[in-house]
Amino acid sequence: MENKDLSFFDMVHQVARLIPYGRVTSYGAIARYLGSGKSARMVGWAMNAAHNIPDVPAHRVVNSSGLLTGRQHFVHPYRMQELLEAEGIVVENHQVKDFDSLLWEPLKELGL
DNA sequence: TAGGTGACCCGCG
DNA sequence: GCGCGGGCCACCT
Repeated sequence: MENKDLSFFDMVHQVARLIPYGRVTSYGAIARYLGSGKSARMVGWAMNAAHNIPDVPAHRVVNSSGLLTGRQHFVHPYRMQELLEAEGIVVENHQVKDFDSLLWEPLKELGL
């Protein structure tokens, strides 16, 4: 991903599209992959813009604790959980179960 | 043009 | 061990 021409949130969208089916990632993981580990906030902000892009699975992006923090930004707050459960992901109390096992880190999967 | 915002993360008390 | 506060940087008004 050396698309430096693209804006930050455009790169976030591309990384989000690479998330495999039935897996999830965290804002911090994406932020670190982009080189701005401490700028995880912008990743979430970029996800807000992802609403306009159906290819971006924003429901597969959660915080470091596996909590569905961004569910309130979906069309319906419970839509995020439904989408995750539809992929076989177990969600309890707005939190992803076995988050450690389902976590997909771009840095590890795509390579350092 | 300049300031504020934001779906977070980490460190310190 | 838990809770609060600061930092971070692109985009919007």
